[in-house]
Amino acid sequence: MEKIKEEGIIFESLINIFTVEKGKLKILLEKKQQEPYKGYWKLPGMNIKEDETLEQNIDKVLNETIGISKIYKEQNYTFSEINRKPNKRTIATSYIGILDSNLIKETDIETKWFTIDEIPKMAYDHKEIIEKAKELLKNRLINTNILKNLFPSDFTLPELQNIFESIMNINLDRRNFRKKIINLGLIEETGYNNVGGSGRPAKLYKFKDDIKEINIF
Amino acid sequence: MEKIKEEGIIFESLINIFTVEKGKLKILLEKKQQEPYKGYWKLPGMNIKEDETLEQNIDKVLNETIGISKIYKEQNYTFSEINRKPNKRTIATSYIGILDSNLIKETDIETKWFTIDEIPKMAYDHKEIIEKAKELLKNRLINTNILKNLFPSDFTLPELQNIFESIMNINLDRRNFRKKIINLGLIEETGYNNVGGSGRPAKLYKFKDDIKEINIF
DNA sequence: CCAATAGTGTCTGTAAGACATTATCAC
DNA sequence: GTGATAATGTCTTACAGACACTATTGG
Repeated sequence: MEKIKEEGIIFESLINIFTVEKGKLKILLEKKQQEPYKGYWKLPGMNIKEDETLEQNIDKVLNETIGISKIYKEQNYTFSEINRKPNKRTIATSYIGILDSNLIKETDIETKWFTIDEIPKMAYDHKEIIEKAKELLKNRLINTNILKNLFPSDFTLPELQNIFESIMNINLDRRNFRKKIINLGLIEETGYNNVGGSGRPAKLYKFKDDIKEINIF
Repeated sequence: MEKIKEEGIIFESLINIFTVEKGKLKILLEKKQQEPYKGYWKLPGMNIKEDETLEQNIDKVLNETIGISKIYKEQNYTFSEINRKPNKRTIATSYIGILDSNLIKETDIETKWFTIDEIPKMAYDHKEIIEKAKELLKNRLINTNILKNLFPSDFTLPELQNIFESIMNINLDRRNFRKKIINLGLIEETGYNNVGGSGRPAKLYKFKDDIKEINIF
């Protein structure tokens, strides 16, 4: 006999892993190998065991998925819709994580980076969960610490501005944006220029090491 | 034989109910009638059943505790420390709620308003959960909608300023605060004055009905 | 009159926002 | 040279923040 919803409430964690590549905000998704939703994409995650906290569980997920768990992460929201998964009543707590995409390691899990505007068909309610994660990201952008995690390597000011605009969903004047960012004293020139694009090469910047918590918007 | 942690993971909701009375921020707590922590105070809450969402469960808690559930509420944070409750592994999702204290009705539950600076001995990790709720309140204060929920009745500007200062944990210049609040156009004079205190009577204000979402700090 | 509290205006500095031209590269 | 993109400075306006005195009430 098929067992339907007989296990009580199950509890799972999910993580939205963000990065910036080539001036684009991206999220790491995992391909679903099993029914239901086989072939769809999902957020990395796992059921919680009785002897672990959410944070410990998220670290396990990160290690299995990208081979590293010491990244910036933050709890986002707990989803409890009754039918968010078929058959099993499952409550999910989602996290966001932010890292330099160069840091991730190959694992057994099939994953892929998607730009935030090109999210594929998602399993369950994971699309909605990503939307909520984007909101948190937007709110956290007023805190510059998070920016540093998004841009660990060299970047150009136009790239930085693009990320701002895509996360905040606004358009900014180039001159005013530069003025503001530079006045804040958060970044410094590396002395090198960007190469390869057409047009005048952009200067490369990096975040200073000793950034304090500063509200920038 | 005593059963220890044999029920798997239990899931509960908790709510931080806030109000403002006489210019003081207060939270509603419930007296614990049973061991453990008998006689201590706790946040209103309840275990989640398999056929209800967190939001539905919170509404149940509100109805049982204060006889009203249609209030401003918002999910805050999910606590998953393994030993946060003795014997039962329990994960808790906390909410904040805000209302005019005049709206609450008498129920069977023994509750009491505590000013936020005079929190009594709390059961479990509820003290920590209140701290987290204060942080959310602080963050949400930049959105004026929440202010309206805190001040449904007439209030004076010094009272409003007191609440600001106690939630934000800062001190503000009286003149600058008035200027800012009045310039925002969120409130209007009722035409009446406060009575009863010593000194010059303060004008009474109320929030306008059509407040939009505006960031004020 | 005294104590207590509420109410008010000005000035200064800083930051936001609007705006157009010049610079450097690949081809 | 052309096309593409990056870099830059000025002016105006709005808001933040510092600051001291007057007004109204109860006793």
